[in-house]
Amino acid sequence: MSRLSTIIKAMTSLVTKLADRQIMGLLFGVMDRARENFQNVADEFDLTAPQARALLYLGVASPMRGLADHLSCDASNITGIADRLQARGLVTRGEAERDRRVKMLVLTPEGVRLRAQLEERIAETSPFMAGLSDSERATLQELLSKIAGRER
Amino acid sequence: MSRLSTIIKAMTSLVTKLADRQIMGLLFGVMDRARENFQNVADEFDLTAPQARALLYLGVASPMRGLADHLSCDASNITGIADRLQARGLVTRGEAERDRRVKMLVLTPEGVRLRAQLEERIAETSPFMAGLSDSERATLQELLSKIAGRER
DNA sequence: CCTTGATGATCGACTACCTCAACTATCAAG
DNA sequence: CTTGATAGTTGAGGTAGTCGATCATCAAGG
Repeated sequence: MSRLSTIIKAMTSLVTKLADRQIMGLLFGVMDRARENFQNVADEFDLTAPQARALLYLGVASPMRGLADHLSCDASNITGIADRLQARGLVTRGEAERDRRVKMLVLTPEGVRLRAQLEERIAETSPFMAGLSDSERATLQELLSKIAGRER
Repeated sequence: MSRLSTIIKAMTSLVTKLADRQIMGLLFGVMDRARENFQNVADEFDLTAPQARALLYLGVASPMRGLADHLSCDASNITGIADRLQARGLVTRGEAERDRRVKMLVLTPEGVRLRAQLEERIAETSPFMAGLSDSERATLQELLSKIAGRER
């Protein structure tokens, strides 16, 4: 490889890294706002962030194990979270069809209602939604699909 | 307003809401991955998520109050976080120039080094960076600026 | 049938995070 | 020099999270 192309390659890599840093900075700012927003909305409903995430996930009933995977935490942690949601009458521990070990977390009617309100408020207040034009939203959707759609 | 335009307006609003839901779904998927990724990187360095966020914020020294604002939590919470970072030798409590009440959190050389590694790893592993073309990154940056740049 | 190994959920102990109320020290202004 | 606001700490109390142990159940072989 020629010395020139080596130099060019190094410079390109440098520029790319600088641009990445800048994007990461923006990204973290946006993510911080999103986090804060989520926290605020959860507070409105007297929910903690993990409780709110659980509620959103339970749009379809799920074994406790599934929730643990979704929240990527230890299974034992779910016991307490489910306890507190159950104590507020938002969720019940049902039995599964084939396997008597698993307990299905199922939203109560009250839970369904609260979940809908939660979803509504989040969409309303999200910093991602406000102030983007229709075409910008379309572009955003496309980019997000690309980012989200990768195999893990 | 004519009945027709009323109907059209209602339909438009409906379609917009459906699209928003879809975007929110994608967005939450991406955010969950970003959260998980952040957690994993923090784990690599034996840091908790709040500790890692604090470290990143302390690129420039800050009074404890500033960190509390950034993490949007109660000031009393910072005492413990700072204690643990200090116990690991990543940070010191310095005195401020004009105001003897405030304590400046300042990264130690070790803290600076760890912070740099942290930043590096996050940029490397971010799901936002991998698999986007240069032009897509530019577009992303533009959209993020628009989202982030709004007055609060 | 009956062991054997894996899996779902719970419990107990322990740490970190977080809030609130109370307190100290300091500042700033009248 | 009082008065009020602000920075940080402390203690109480609750949630989140991990780890190790335990119990019940499942699933597969012998």
